[in-house]
Formats: sequence, structure tokens, C-alpha cells
Amino acid sequence: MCCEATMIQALRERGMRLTPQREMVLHVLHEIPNDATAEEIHARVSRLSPAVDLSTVYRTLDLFTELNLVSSFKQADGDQRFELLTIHAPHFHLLCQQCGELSSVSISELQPLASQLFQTHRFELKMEHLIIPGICAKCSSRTA
Amino acid sequence: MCCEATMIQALRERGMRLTPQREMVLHVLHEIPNDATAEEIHARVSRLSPAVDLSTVYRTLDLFTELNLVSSFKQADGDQRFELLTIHAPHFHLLCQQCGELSSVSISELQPLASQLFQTHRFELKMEHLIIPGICAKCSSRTA
DNA sequence: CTATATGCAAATGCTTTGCATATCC
DNA sequence: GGATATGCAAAGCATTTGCATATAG
Repeated sequence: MCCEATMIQALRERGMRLTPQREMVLHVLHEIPNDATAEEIHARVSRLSPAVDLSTVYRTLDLFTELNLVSSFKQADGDQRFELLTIHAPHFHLLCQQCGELSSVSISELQPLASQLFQTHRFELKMEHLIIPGICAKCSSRTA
Repeated sequence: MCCEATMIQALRERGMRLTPQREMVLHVLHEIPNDATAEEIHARVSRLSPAVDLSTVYRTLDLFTELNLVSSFKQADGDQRFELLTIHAPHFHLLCQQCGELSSVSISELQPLASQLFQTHRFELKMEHLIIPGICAKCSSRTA
């Protein structure tokens, strides 16, 4: 799989090592539909190898985030969540500040804003890291 | 101030009490430009009355949130933040992922995206809470 | 008076860190 | 062989909770 090759290269470039733990975390991230907490990822890794520590999972996820393999963000409930950047079509997220629901939106909807910000501010919007806060349909109808 | 009257009435309706602590938290919220953490709010209250406990601040902010005086939300970094509902920031932020520079942009530039997201997803973008990640002009010219 | 609110201290839940040991290159 | 990673246990940090006391109405 291309992710693994990417990871191996990125690790080599930095003099870092390919360990079974890192392979397992990467593998497990492919099985997860959307995003997951470190606990969830750890639980899945544990099925493959029970000795792997939660702290290792955290360290690995942080590493992957730096390597740009994973995006990491916090939901409204405060849980930090992680997902593979490559697995899905390019998208950004809407985060409901009330219920914490996270939904994905194709980056095509962002294109106009991206051009706008580049034209007026020379700012290159990183669309896949964008999390837009607001109130989702369910919550706003509940309140209204 | 009108907020205070609103608070008093809301408290009365529920058989709750008007305490100095609640008054101070409400007062302090007016001094804060945008939004603040519980710690920041507590620090300001402490200047008025050092004995007030952080837990009381949390309880008060939760209460105000229920009373709809305050909006409470978590930023993407996970910090929970609070702000008076009556105060609105006229801008959102661009955050450079390389140098960390934070710049402000008028919400008028966001309007098209906001309408777009509302039309297609019924999602109410909270513009003043938005922080857009990317690469600023300085950094991208430096890299190029 | 008496129910509600507070301060204090301890508990919680997620995440990070220090360190000795194990492991990859 | 020597630096990098890991597991373990303990520390951090923001937030919440239990409880006796203080206080608003």
C-alpha cells in the first residue's frame, strides 16, 4: 500500500525507525471508517498485539500527524480524534459546537474561499486541516 | 446593564440566587474582547475577590450557558472557551502553520462560504470562532 | 428558616513524560 | 554498537464532584 511506502520513506529521511507498532497503527487506521480516538485505535492495535501501550499509540499518532499521514483534531466533547489523510477523497470538516458531530465536506465547496484568501492575502489555505465550527442542522432545529 | 437584568430575571424564574460571584463573572465577561478560558475568567474575578474558587467559575459559566447568556465551545485546539452571547467579533483568523502568525480577516470574505454551507448542509458557520490553517505569504515566498 | 451556592479538597479522564530496557539499522 | 522506541508507572492539566459550611430570599 502506498501509505506504508510513504511512511517508510518519511521515517528514513528523519533517521527514524520502522517498528511493528508503527506498522500496526498505520494498518489499523485503514480499517476505521472516519475518525477515531486514541483509545479506539489502541483497542484495535491491542487485538493484533496486546502489549502495545497507549502512550506508544499517542506518540505514533503525533508522529504521523507531523509526517502528514494523519490529521488530528479535537471534537466539541474534547476528545482528540485522528484519521488518515489519504484514505478518503479530499475533504474538510464541519464541527458542531453543540453536539460535537463531525461531518465531512468535499473540498470543492471550499475552492472559492481558497482563491479569495490567496488573492487578497497570499494565504494558502490548507483545506484538509480545516475544521469549521458552527451549529449543525439537528442542533439548530432542536433549539429553534 | 441589560445583561444583569436578564440574568436576575432568569435566576428568579428558576428559584436561583443572585450571588456576588455570579455578578462578578458576568461583569468580567464584559471586559473580555472575544472569548476566554475559565482560567482567564477566574483570574479576572480573583482581582475583584481573591477567594472565589475556580469550580465556582466553572459552575457559573455552565449556568450562564444554560441561561443563554454565554456561549461555550471548544476550539480546535481543545480549549474550552466562553463568551457573552451579546458580543460578536467582526473577524475570523488565519493561522500560519509554519510561523504561527495569526491574522484577522473581515467576515465579509466568509459570507459566500457561510451561505453555501447553510444551503447545502443547514450548517450555521460560527464565523467568529473560525481559525483557518495554512501558509502565510511570508512563509510561502520564503519556501519558494 | 431552609434550600441553594460556595469553597475546599479530592477524584476524574485524557494525555504527556521520565526512565530503564528492548530494538532497529 | 549506538541511537531510537517502547512499556510502565507516574505526573499533568482542565474540569467535575462530594460534602460541610455559609448565605440569599
